[in-house]
Amino acid sequence: MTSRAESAAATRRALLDAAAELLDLGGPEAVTLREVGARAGVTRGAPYRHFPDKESLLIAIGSQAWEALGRQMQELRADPHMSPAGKLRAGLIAMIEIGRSRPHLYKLMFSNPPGDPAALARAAQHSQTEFLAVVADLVGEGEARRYGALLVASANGIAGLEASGQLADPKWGTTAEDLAATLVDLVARPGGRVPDPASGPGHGSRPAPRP
Amino acid sequence: MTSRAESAAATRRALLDAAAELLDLGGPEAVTLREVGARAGVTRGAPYRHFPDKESLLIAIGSQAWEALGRQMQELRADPHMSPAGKLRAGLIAMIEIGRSRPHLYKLMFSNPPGDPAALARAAQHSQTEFLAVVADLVGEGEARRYGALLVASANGIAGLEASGQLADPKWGTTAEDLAATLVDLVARPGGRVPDPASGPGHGSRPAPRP
DNA sequence: GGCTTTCAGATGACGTTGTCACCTGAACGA
DNA sequence: TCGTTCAGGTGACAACGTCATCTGAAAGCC
Repeated sequence: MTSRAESAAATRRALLDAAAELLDLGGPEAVTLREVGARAGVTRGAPYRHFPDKESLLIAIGSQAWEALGRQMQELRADPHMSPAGKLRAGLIAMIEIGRSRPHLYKLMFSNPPGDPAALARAAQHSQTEFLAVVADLVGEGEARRYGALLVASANGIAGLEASGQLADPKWGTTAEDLAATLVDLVARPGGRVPDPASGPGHGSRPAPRP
Repeated sequence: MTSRAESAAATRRALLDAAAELLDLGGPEAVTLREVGARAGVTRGAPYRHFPDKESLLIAIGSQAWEALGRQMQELRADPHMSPAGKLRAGLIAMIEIGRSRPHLYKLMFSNPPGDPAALARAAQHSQTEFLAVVADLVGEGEARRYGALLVASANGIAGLEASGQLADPKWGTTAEDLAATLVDLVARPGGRVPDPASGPGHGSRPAPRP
């Protein structure tokens, strides 16, 4: 019934689930391989049969999260019942929601582990490409190149402030959802074109020219 | 010559310096109280005479950084030779620069330690108030309430992407400085207020089209 | 002066952690 | 059937945070 490979895959998944749970509970420090093993029903040494070290286990969790977000963005983009602006708002809020509900996971997604600093950036590729496409559907290909990074960065920043609890400060007098909506309005503002050097009244700022 | 209090204060500073250095080198994991003590010329138990635990030491480092940024923002705001938009750009870039040059410190500044989750948010108060004032000088008091949080969040996001090395991905085709400039343009765009013709220092990487 | 108090620092010890070397036994291919 | 593979168990080690305890010199007081 349960082949060796199946049982090993089940253990691997149990390890990932247990580790993710511990991460949500108390951050990376709370993820001890002993406790992960215990929760997965194995002993402390067993995780080393599936992950070379603790860092790799955490990377795997972060990568999973990026992939899930990528699928979410993909489905969002394909939704025929939503306006482009609504999709962008929803995309921003999808990121913000992770920061709100799973702050430790969120920070993990934007960390760069010493062993393989680019691992999570690689895992983020699909999600960010989909997001960029959502932006392009709203503001066009050219503008998307200009605003894509800014929107990702801003969503990251809003979610980060949310994750660190700072947005709750009444000094700001706003919510993450408001910020996302304001951001979308700014980018998609009617007639909203960043002042061109030729047409604008002031100094235009252009993104670095692509090589 | 050196009283007891003076020597204790010197040790405390040496501990903070050593810890900050280790933080920059390898993140919070690399900050071991033993190594901190060794670099400060004392033994492993000595740090406990100045900080109740490791977490408090890290909080102290983060708070220091926030206070330094606060002073920087204050001086910036008082600078008579810079335009409001230039000041805002410079303020954004000041945050971004921390994320670029000291990524581990930057992440620490936006963390919320389990023991005292609001400690760093408190330390950030002055800096963020000054930043908000810079925003208000540019877009007015009413708009500042609307855009202040968004700007802080976006700066945080840009710096965070920079700190995690993701902005280096050629997919974005932009730089942190460009994003900051685009952001200022968006907020100060006609409809809000007209961006100033004089560009302040701090964004030399832009193509800078000038009529 | 002499005495007591205070406190930065040193030291030994303990439990926990990540990690390794080694062992065990069952599923697998031949 | 037999040897191989490999998930998992076990013992051990160094490093870590932290505490209890000790020491010695500066500081305060008479």
